[in-house]
Amino acid sequence: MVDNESNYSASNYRTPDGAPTDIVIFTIISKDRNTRKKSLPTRELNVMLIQRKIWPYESMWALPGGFTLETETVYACAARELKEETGVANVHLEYFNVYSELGRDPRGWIISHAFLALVDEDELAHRKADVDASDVRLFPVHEALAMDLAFDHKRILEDALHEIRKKMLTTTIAKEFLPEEFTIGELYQVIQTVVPEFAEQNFIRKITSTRSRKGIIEEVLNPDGTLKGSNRFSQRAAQLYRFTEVEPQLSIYS
Amino acid sequence: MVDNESNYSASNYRTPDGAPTDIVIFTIISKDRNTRKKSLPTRELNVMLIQRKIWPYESMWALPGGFTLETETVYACAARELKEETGVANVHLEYFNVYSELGRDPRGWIISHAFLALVDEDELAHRKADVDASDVRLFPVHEALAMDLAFDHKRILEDALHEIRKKMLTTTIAKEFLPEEFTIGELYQVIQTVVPEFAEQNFIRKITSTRSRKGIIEEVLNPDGTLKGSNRFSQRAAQLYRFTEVEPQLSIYS
DNA sequence: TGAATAGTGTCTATTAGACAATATGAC
DNA sequence: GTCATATTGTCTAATAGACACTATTCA
Repeated sequence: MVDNESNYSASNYRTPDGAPTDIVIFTIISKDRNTRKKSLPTRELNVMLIQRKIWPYESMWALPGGFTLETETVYACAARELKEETGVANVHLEYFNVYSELGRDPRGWIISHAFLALVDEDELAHRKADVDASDVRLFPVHEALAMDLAFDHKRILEDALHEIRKKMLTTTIAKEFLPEEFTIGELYQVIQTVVPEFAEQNFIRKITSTRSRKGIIEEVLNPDGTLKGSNRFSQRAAQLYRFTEVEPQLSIYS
Repeated sequence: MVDNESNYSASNYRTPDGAPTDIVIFTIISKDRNTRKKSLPTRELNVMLIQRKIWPYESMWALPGGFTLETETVYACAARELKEETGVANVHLEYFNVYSELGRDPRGWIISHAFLALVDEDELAHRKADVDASDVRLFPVHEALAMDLAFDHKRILEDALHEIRKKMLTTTIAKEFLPEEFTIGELYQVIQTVVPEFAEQNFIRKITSTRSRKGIIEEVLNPDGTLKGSNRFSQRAAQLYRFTEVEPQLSIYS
């Protein structure tokens, strides 16, 4: 450590024993419903947990993460741990809070940085080969919340859930859980999966034809210029949409 | 440091040299306009800076802050430094980001936690007695942004400004810059001071009588039940309002 | 009387909100 | 013909957006 001034006060004090990251990885798992006709799948919000092998909290389930190295930023650490522990790369990864309560980690004075990762379930499909599946698992969020997690990870998970719910309604992060091209029905389902109380009778009209929201998503066209549809979830083909670059600005005053 | 397991990996690595906090303290300064009749003041968003006395960045202006102690959370550290360095207590104080870029601090591997403090100018009035005014000063935000600040504090200030602008429009933080009871004109001015591009022709009607926003503020009544007005800024008395507990929920989808 | 802010009237276009109705196409 | 989703019609009430207008008070 550089310390070429006698009055540099921090050098007289204890320094932290580590600045790890904890990563709350959310994904939405779809299951076919086995109806007689084509239908939308059921969707469920899941969170990835890892079973600890060592002290402290040995054998308990915890959020993935690890200690930041002196050669990287906390964001780089989160990205590295995400790749190492779950095999996932190039996904939405976002810092959301710090946890520094005294005694939160029996290993010492450890200030943890919590990240939110949003992963499409297809990304996790190839993952399975990379990583031993026995100690890394997806849990439905309501199950994870009922578990006894290591450290203060239950609190972190609760905070992450609150954050993702807010962002689902105020930003376009829904796109992280959807393919490039999707139907209005899929988008609606994704929103409802994260925010169960969301309901909007005339959803399709609001999202496609009110002036203030127009531009968030746009219709996908075929090469020949006609509207592109999909009949993956229905007999009648549904219009496909994609998100644009537009990020809507919200205000309580206008 | 507790380390009773040989395979506790962090113990093999270097640990951070400190986890300080940096506090971006915003206030709005009002100045009377000296018009012939009563009038609204001009308002300007200011930020509090402190002139460094020691290495590194000696004599440069910087954000107030300091190192977190092992006996406190980062939030407690920010609150303590705020009190110690500026004499301000019991104000809105909110965590907003972490800064961990390599080489951001010549003293070593130092991960900083940035807070946003919102202070009413009246709070700062009594402060002046407590603290030596020569090395703690308020700067108009546009001036501060043009200065050469210590560390990465310019970047932190820019991020803080972005954050406060977003929150001004999406939450009720305007109340931090207003007295308990205020007029619509004052509220409108506060919003415009932080977000200059804000303009809303029928502001009074929207904020007081549209269903979705009704409840954010409420009229103040006199003890006898009549509407309470104020003629501090105008000949014609203006209705006084106060913020309620209601926090509006925004959504891009409805 | 006019400066300076406070607040209302009025008109049109757009949006919200609630339901009903129709469209599509494979099984 | 039926199922399951997709999409449009229709009606009323509420809100947006733009401007003009009136109200208040006191120096």
